[in-house]
Amino acid sequence: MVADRREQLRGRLVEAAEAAIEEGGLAAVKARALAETAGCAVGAIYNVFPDLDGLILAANQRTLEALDRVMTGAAAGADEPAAQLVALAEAYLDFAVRETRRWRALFEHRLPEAYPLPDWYGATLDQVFGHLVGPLERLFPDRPADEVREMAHALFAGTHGVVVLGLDGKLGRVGREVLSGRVRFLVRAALAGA
Amino acid sequence: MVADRREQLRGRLVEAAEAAIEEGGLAAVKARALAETAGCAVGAIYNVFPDLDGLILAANQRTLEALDRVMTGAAAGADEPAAQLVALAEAYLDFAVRETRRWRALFEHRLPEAYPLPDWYGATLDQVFGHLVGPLERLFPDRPADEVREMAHALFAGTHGVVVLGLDGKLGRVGREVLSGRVRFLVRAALAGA
DNA sequence: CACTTTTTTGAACGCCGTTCAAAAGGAGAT
DNA sequence: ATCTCCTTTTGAACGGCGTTCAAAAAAGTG
Repeated sequence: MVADRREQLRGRLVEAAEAAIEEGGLAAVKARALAETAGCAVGAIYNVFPDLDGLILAANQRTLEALDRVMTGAAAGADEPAAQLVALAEAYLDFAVRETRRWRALFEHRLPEAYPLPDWYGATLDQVFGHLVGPLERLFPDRPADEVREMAHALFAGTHGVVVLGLDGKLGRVGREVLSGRVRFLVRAALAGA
Repeated sequence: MVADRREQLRGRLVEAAEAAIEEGGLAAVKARALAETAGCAVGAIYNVFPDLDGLILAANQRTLEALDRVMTGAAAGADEPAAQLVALAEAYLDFAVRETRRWRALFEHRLPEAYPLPDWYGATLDQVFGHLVGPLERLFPDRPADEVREMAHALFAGTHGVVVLGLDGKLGRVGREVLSGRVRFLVRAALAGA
């Protein structure tokens, strides 16, 4: 098959990009280095991706899928909805701590103004985020669906904020336990107060 | 005075950087363009700043000071501690919406691994963040100081998360009022549940 | 085999941050 | 005014980046 070789090259390039990110962050994703790792010419990258942004997007997609698996596991680990939500938030923190550079690349990567986010990317993000909706619906069965969705957004984003500022260390460098505490507080308190 | 000319050049360069950021984001901060705007040679930048990162840091510092002024005003606008905290969170959102590119530059700018955050930078950040501590102490007068500080961190970071994900639009593009709603929910609920 | 089409290649281009030898600009002495 | 010494400013040059595209290699076809 002709498209097979193309697909194989795509795969090797995405792997190379992932490796580069794990090694030195987004800044380490460089055309010439990737080509060498993947065993092709620099120009070949542009045969199978529109540009490096497209390649990074593909690598980020794999990160999102990994995150999704982790979140799926976390939700299954608890029974009570509230405990599930706490577990999900902690799973998110865990993932960010364990895979810091890959996780960072998700948000560090700003694509050009006009670059359209691919559908499959947004879809995976929705899937990750969607893990919160089920437990929230069970916790607040008589609230309208859109209100529950807004709560899910707020909880997810809030957790994300704690993790972002915590790992960036921009407002004080702290350990994993402290972040865990903040995340638990935020989720528990928000649920109790809602 | 000899140092005067240096200081003037520094000022013009920071202004040029701010203008560039407002115009096209961090990516638009380019040595040659800045030199032209500030009326100096490219090399002159490196006489008054260690590198472009240092210059960006100076520009970000000014953004932080602007943010601090906004937060100071917000805290003064309400009486009740809880209302103050909500106002602070909304002021943060407001600032990010109004000055999106300057605000983005604060977090988008990742300095090299070994680059030390200047003291004055961290100090200003602490100051911004510190606005939350007062109201929280009045709300929870019998909790230990470090617990209050942790709550402040969690609230600030949570708000930040809602704003970041909201303005990035990575998980669904939404309007300002929706974000406002999320922020209010998060702060109010967290306070009520704490 | 020759001929056409497709795929792959890597030198070349333009732009980037950064450097540093050389030019320009004072300050003081003659 | 001229020469000297030191400081400041300059911008061409360097290495590295993403990206392109004419040419070479490979694959397909009769």
